[in-house]
Amino acid sequence: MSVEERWLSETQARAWSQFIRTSQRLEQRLDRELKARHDLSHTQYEILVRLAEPRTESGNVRMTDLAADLVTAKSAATYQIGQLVDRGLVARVKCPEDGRSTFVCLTEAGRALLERAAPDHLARVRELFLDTMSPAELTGMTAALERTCDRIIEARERS
Amino acid sequence: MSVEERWLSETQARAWSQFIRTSQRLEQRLDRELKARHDLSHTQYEILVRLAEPRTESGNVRMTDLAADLVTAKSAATYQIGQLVDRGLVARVKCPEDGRSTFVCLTEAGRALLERAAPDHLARVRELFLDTMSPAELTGMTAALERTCDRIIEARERS
DNA sequence: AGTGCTTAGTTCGAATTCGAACAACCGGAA
DNA sequence: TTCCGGTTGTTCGAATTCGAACTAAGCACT
Repeated sequence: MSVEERWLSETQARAWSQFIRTSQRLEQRLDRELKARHDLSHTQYEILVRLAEPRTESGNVRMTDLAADLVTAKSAATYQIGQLVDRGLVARVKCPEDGRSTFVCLTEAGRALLERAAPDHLARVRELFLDTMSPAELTGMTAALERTCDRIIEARERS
Repeated sequence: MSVEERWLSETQARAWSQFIRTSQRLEQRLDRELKARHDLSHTQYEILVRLAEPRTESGNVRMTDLAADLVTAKSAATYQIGQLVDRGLVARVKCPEDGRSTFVCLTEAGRALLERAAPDHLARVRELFLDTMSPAELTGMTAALERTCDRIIEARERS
């Protein structure tokens, strides 16, 4: 195995480390601002966003689907939903067809909080991330990251 | 404020959510594989990498610099260095010039473990990330993320 | 109905992170 | 020298995450 195969080129190393560091910094920054301004962690914000999506007309989302979309363990979803239920931002609804499943949906308070937090947050996402690249760069990156995602899922299923 | 300014376009929303999800998935996947194969968390691996960099001829890195490079709180750095010291992979060295500072450096065992783990890990980084994009896409993304990083640091200093 | 396999969600303990508070130390000004 | 503001690293408690074990519920096949 050549050196080139064992290690990374200068360009590759920079790309990889920049990707990791930037994603960490972004997440950290947005998390802190959401907490300071709206008392929501980034995770919690994303849960509210997911529940507000018009994807399902009922507004109900199963715990498992929620965890999968959030890229976390199911137990972390349970924990966070517990927090949000305690604060009255979401509600658990028993699924009538399947006794194992639990639905989660936004309450009025939850929807109101999301609509208050979103403009601030999205302005930040634009400023810090979206506005740093041209439309072409943006779609290029998106396509590449979709391929990355696919490979990760393949790899997971292989193992 | 128009709707376009308050929310994101379809393309933007997809780009943003793809970025966040992919970075989480990547980190999670690499962390799990490093733990399974080499008993190292991704954070710990990155600490070893940082200490192995030829950036300082002495091989010594101050805690504060380490934390800054790792994008974590200083207390998290203290914790992880404690773990690695316990395992004999790194060592603390008192700084002679400045009584407040502590240097950290790799031990022989640490260097050996890093050299064992790196090829596996880097192959994965290539497969899952680097190989999904062309050289042009890669450099474009790197440049954009550098701009993002700069803006985050500016924003941090403003607040 | 009964048996066994799979799925959904929760609970639990361990690991990790964060920020605030703290102690030790440095360096310059009075 | 002495004092004071700034820096360095650590400690502490709270919050969060993970994976494994568990419970309850469906499903298929007899």
